[in-house]
Amino acid sequence: MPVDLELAPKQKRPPGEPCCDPVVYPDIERAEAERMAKVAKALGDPIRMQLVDVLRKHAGKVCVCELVPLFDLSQPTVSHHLKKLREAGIVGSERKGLWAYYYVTPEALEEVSGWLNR
Amino acid sequence: MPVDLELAPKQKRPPGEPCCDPVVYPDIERAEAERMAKVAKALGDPIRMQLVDVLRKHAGKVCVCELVPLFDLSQPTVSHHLKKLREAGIVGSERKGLWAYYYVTPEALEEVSGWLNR
DNA sequence: CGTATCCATTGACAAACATCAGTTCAATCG
DNA sequence: CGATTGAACTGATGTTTGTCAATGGATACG
Repeated sequence: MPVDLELAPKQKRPPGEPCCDPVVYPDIERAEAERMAKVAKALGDPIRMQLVDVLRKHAGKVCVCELVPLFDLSQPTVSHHLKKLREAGIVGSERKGLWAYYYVTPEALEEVSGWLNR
Repeated sequence: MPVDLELAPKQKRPPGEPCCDPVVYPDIERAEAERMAKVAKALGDPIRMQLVDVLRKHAGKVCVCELVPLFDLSQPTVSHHLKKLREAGIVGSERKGLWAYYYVTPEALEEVSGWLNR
């Protein structure tokens, strides 16, 4: 997992010879990066950031009809952002009659959090 | 900062009346979300995720010429990703003669980390 | 039944993005 | 100086994204 780069001071190499030996990235590292990048990408929009923030503050489930008026956006656009968060595994949803309730599922965020705290 | 949403059980509202009172988002919250979204967006690509990961593992500074062969990408593309990370304030760089060295500047990541640990 | 409400989906469009080939620029070496 | 090297920038191209207007599907109410 650690890529063990050579960090020797650089010196100009003879012509033709490559600068450094290619280092192979273990696939496990790659898969982890892809999972976390997917989560980070979903958080990479201020609206979605605030959506997650609100959902996190309310430990329970929040109705979409309460989320929409928080933003100066159309309802379909908010719905679109919630879908992105769902696809990234950051939130889950549940329908009850006419209403849909969203809530945070912490696992996805925890992997990123764990990496950052490393 | 807490948005203090009404979470009363939903009931169908009389026609014309809005579902819920609009809640005003404090600007402070908004600005924070924008800063963190910018950082998250920069991390939202597997290549950049791995770049940051490598730079973090090597507490010191890493030469671009060592980063490029880690990925199956052209040098300009890696340079482009590094620029994104620079613009997000996640990494800094320093030139020494022909070579450029990159390193993580922890502040940006720390804000996100702090939010996640909240 | 018909109608109103909540929410998701579709289609469209401009903006942003990831990538590469080609180029530029600065620094080094001979 | 002239040639070479590391790294950034430019232009082009195909893809993804954020947004809205319009629509659709389901549920509830009268």
